[in-house]
Amino acid sequence: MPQSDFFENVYEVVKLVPLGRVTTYGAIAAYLGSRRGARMVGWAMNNCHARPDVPAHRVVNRNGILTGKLFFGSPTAMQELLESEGVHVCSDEIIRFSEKFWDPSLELL
DNA sequence: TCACTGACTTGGC
DNA sequence: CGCCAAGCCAGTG
Repeated sequence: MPQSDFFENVYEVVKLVPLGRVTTYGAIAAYLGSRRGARMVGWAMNNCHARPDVPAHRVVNRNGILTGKLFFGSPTAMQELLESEGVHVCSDEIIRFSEKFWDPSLELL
C-alpha cells in the first residue's frame, strides 16, 4: 500500500471518469461512503501530484467550479485540459455541467 | 493523544 | 447572487 487506501480509492474513481466527463468531490466522497468526506477527496487530489495518471482536472466542486485550477501550476492549465477534452469552461465554471457530470455511484453502479 | 489543516457541502441571512 | 458559520473525515506534526 502506497500511502492510504482512501487516497488510492479516490484516484481509482477519478481514473474511471470517462474522457469529456467530470465529477465532483462530493460524488466521489459519496461513492466512498462519506458525503461530507469531500474534503478528504480534495486532500487526496492534493497528493495527486504523486499520481500523474490521475486526471484531477476532471474533478470539480459540486457547483462545477474549477476550484483546484490554481493547484495545476498554471491558472489556465485545468481549463485548457477540460477544453481539450470537449468540456467547455467559462469563468472557471463548467458549461452544461449537468450533462458533463459523471456520478460514480450512479454511472458506475 | 490532541490540535490544526484542507482542491468540500449545506443551510441560513 | 453573495458571504458566513457549522459539520464532516483523514492525514500530519
